[in-house]
Amino acid sequence: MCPAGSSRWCPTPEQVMILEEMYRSGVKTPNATQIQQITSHLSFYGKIEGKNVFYWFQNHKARERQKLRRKLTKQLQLQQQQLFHHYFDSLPSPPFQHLSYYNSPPPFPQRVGVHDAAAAAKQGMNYTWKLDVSERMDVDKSMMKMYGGDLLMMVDLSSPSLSSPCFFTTTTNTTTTGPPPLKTLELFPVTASNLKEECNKNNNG
Amino acid sequence: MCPAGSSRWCPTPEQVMILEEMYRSGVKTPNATQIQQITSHLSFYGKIEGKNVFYWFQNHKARERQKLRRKLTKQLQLQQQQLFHHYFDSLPSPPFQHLSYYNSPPPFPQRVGVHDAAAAAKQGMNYTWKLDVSERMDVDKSMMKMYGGDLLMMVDLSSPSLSSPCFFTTTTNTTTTGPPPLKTLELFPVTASNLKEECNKNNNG
DNA sequence: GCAAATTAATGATTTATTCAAG
DNA sequence: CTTGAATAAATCATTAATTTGC
Repeated sequence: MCPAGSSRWCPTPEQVMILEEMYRSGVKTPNATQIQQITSHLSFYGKIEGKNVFYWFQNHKARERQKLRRKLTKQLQLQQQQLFHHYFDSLPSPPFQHLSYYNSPPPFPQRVGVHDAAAAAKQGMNYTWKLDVSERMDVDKSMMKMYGGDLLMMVDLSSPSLSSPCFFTTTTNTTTTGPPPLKTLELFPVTASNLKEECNKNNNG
Repeated sequence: MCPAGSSRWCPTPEQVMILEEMYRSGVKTPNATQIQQITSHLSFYGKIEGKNVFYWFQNHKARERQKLRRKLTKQLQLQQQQLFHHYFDSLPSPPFQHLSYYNSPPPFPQRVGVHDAAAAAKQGMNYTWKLDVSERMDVDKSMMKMYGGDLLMMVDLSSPSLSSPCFFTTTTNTTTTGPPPLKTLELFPVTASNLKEECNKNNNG
């Protein structure tokens, strides 16, 4: 046991063992009733109060999470060191591949590309991707309406939202005579606060 | 980890952490521009497409809502099945100490007893303990409101959750004329599986 | 071996979120 | 838009483990 006049609860080994067993068995955030039961049970092994049990589960849960997260982060940092950043890979992912359509035509003779960007912008549709409907037939109508149909990408350098730090790719569209030059600007990473600001701006403005 | 040729996106831990951070920072339903920025940013950590980001935020928002709804449901069920015994006095620790006051009167001649359990129940105050204010004078208002003040303890003998094996202590409250008889029922110990069942019941029901 | 000094664990508090009800 | 309720995250504070110098 702790120092005689300890200011805090010192669980006995039995108490800790039982608590850990309970946690392992699935008790993660006991409710009031459960806390009562546990406290009663554990009081057999030594002085204990409900709040001790409450705190124990709070702390234990939090620290298990923390342990896990740290492990993952460590792993990740290892992965990261071995990682290349491929800007142009063979993925059906939106921005880069679509822009590449300017260089090589789309596999099927569909209308694909930027057209009537002004109208799209008015609708707030400044970016969408093509859903692979063969993969997701159950996608609902509103989804399709919102994101489906034509692929288009639009970047407005003068937009304050994009003057925030980020990576982005843009095209300098001059005329429709030929493929415009492709330019990739690499700035610094988007931060959550940047996005939040923009989000608020968009929601409130 | 993702299988090599997986047909669906497997977010890396780092990606998940960043997405969660963004969500917490206020990005709940990113618009197309934001999605693109996020995708570009996260592609540094691994393969990702805009639709992954879109779906992630959709799902995360929905699941957060769901989690909360379940929590609220659980809370309601608890309130319905539990009795609330509401005590007014300044005691340092909850259940047993309080009940023991029935045997030996509290150190100060204060009103002690059950009153307006329904009101307490309505507030969802199904478990709290008294902070020893003499030890912590700097405790703030919200804290006191949340945890402090009244102690309450609930025991419902008819509740199925409490017919599970446990030790518990209860009072048979008759009138407010005098201290009710104290009865301590000693059953058999709480097991982790019992508690887990109740936990699952609450979570899934 | 053994304390003082240092570090790691962990109990207890406070702060910051979350959602949706009012 | 504000608030309530719950709780996860961050932090503070104390106890245990350990390292260190003798």
